[in-house]
Amino acid sequence: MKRNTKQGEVILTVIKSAGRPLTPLEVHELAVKKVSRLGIATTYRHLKSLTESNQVVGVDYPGQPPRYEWADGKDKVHFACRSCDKLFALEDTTGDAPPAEAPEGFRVQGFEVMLYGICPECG
Amino acid sequence: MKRNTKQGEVILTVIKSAGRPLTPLEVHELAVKKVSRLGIATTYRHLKSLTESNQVVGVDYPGQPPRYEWADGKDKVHFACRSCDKLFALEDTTGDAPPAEAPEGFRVQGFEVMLYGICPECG
DNA sequence: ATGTGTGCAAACAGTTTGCAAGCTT
DNA sequence: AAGCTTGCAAACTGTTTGCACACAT
Repeated sequence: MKRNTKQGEVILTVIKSAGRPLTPLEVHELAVKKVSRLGIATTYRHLKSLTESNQVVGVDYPGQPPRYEWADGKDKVHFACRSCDKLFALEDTTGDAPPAEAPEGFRVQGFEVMLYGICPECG
Repeated sequence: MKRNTKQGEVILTVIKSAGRPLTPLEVHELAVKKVSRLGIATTYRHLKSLTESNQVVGVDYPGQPPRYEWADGKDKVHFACRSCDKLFALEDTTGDAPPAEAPEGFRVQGFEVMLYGICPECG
């Protein structure tokens, strides 16, 4: 995706301004408001290419559809509500160990840490 | 899944003794060795029910199939290798903040923290 | 003018469901 | 005997791909 198209611009803008991770369907629904006739396949194609170029990152929450959010370079802390299933992107916190990282009002019941990198066999 | 069947027993044993998160296909392939004629649907049915009863937890890694692992009650730290795409379940560490949690030999390039709980609106 | 990006529809992969038969209780 | 569980195949959902046309370069 190296050319400037209306579709690409709108899709990126939607993700950038969402402030939380969106599912492919949500991205598409929001983007269609600006470009009617936008095909779902185009949305998927852009999500893939934006992910590959690291402008967008995928966030997965078991048992739920994948979500995508703007990659601002910072590592992320997310909060998944077990009641409403919404996903929140939390502000970069103090760097405390996980259970302490949620702001007031969020009741943490458990956490999962995923580290990315190179394993001993591959390194 | 309240009855004791050969299939259920084998599937749980496979997950318990894997020591790392397995995809549904991996679970099925390993279980078939003990119960030939085991249907893939049965594997999915047990994964779902084991997850619902919290004996097993799902671990997702964007762009990869879902994985399931034995839930021993502890919160988990996982390491995803960007070269071979394998997933490792790391020992429960010191409780340090994420970048410091990997044992020697693992080169951490980034991390993702997922907190589970109840959000302010639902709480 | 060239060739990438798009929309559409068809193809796909992974997961779920309906059903008759088998097994556990 | 009652009814949960299984295997099979068909149905579904979410994602990808082939193709002809449109548009950015």
